[in-house]
Amino acid sequence: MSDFRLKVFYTVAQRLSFTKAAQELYLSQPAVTKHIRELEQQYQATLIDRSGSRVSLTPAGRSLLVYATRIIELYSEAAIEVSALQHQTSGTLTIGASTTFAQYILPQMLARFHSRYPDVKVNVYAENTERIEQALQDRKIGIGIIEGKTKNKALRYTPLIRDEIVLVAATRNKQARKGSLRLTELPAVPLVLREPGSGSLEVIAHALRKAGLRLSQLQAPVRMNSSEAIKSYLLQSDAMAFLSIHTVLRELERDELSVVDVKGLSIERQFHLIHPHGEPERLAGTFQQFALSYNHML
Amino acid sequence: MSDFRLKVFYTVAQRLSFTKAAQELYLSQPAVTKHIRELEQQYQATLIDRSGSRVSLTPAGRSLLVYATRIIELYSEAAIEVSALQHQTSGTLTIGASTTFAQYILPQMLARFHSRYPDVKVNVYAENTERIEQALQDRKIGIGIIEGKTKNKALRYTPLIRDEIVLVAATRNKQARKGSLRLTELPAVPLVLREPGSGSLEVIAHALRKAGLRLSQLQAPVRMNSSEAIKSYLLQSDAMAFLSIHTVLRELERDELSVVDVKGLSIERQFHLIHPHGEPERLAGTFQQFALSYNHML
DNA sequence: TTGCGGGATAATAATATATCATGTCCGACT
DNA sequence: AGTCGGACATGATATATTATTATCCCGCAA
Repeated sequence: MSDFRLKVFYTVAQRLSFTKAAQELYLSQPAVTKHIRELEQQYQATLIDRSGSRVSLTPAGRSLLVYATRIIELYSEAAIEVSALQHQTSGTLTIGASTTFAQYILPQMLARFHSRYPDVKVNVYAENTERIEQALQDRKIGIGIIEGKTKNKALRYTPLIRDEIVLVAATRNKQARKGSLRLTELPAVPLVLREPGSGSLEVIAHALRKAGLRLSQLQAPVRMNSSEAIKSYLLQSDAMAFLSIHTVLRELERDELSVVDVKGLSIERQFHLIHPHGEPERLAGTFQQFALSYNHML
Repeated sequence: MSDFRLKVFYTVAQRLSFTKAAQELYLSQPAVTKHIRELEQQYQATLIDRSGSRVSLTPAGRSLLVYATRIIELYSEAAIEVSALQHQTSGTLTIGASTTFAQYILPQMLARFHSRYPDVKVNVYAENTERIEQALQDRKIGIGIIEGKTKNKALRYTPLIRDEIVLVAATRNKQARKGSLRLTELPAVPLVLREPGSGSLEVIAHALRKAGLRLSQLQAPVRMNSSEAIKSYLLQSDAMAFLSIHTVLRELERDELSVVDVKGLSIERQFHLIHPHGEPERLAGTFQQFALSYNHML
């Protein structure tokens, strides 16, 4: 038997990449390699073929994946079931969330949450990180979800999901057609950036600095303070923008916007659940359990 | 998630005893306590009520048990399925087994094995430990199952199942009716023992010695070299005998024989799978996988 | 009230699992 | 072909988890 190992295997099987799986699981790549190797030893079978440049499942791997999937589902169901027995399942919960999360991810999450706990009323309080932390300490909200991670000692941070910030452009943009861009070409591109002081902008600046570029070297003719506004602008121009992948999922699907890969640049951050130390409020605990197992539901 | 922990929980739930579960899992009792405590922490729920002198499942525990059972089944099925893909599933396997095992446990095991691998023919070679080890080294047999554990360095020993040797008597025996016996009363009881030199007798002698009794202090008017013979004798007399619990399961069910508990005396040994070092023969590997997961099937 | 079976607790030892730094291999691109 | 970059493997080492041993404590039965 082996539980976390199965989850690792499952993730690798989904992403067909050891490195991607490692990121998703907040692990190093060698750790993933090791888990897979030990699973293979346990089952005396090669589960994943990594002889070529792409990894793929062997027959034994495909067979195990069926079981792994079901087992992981059951773990998740068990957690919800037991939690439902324990926690209060009616009342009102106020969730504080950062704008991006509140607009693009939380809605679907709440839809599922509601079907599971129909008697819980939820208020959403969309604000910036600082205000959410304050509200949490004042007990104005039961739980918070923020981008990045500050180190407020009165609060506990639990990684929830990974957010990736990508460079996007209107699909008809010729450079977008190419699909990728060198880092050195970036200063030539007109960009729409968020307003100074925004958390997103800081993450972007930090990642650029690590790659050897200053924000001041970039062309930023326009600054806007809302993702929706930026997207509209892009559709009307040849500019590009750095946006959370979650904010552009719909436009990517409709093929209105496209992701432009920048070689050597990767901008990531995580959404964290935050809650005060000690026992969580009951409804907050229920929601936390739910949110953490939400990943498993895909 | 948590895999081994679920197995621990499952075992405790079955036996309704931390200590018994620990023995079955080859763990110490504190380890079991710890696992349960951490599961409870994880699910934020009390799973097992151990306030009184008996332990029992809480509602949350009962709910989790349903999932745990299914998950454990799936692990077991996955192992068999993957193993079936890998290993050869036709041919002939010769299994060497000690008499008790070959007579009382192996048959049901082989029945299941056959339904899973219909194309494998199995020969059973019932002998004593020494001969089985020799045959294994000579490659006359593919895998062996013995009582106890010698320290032959050319072979690897894997614990398979626990065997308990209990004192039994005919149910109509008045002392059997009482259900238990003090250690000091034992010398007054007429016993039927196995012949000198038998492995079972040595285990019994060793356990008695640890409890402060010599074999020579006991009344052993009759010695016999077969469990079946001893059982027949018991039914005709007031004598008692030390026999493996596995050899008397049927008689206990029919209420012909009864177990007499001897306070302060517990005689245990384990059946071990033995195989040569290095890669096992393919069919031997298949059988080994199967045998080890056989426990989980109950 | 005393002893005993059985679970809890604490200190410590053994194992398992992580990371970091680095190596190797495959395929893409000049 | 030669070189580069992306991606998995490997080995040394640090950390975390899980085990054991020894001991305590509690409820129950004699």
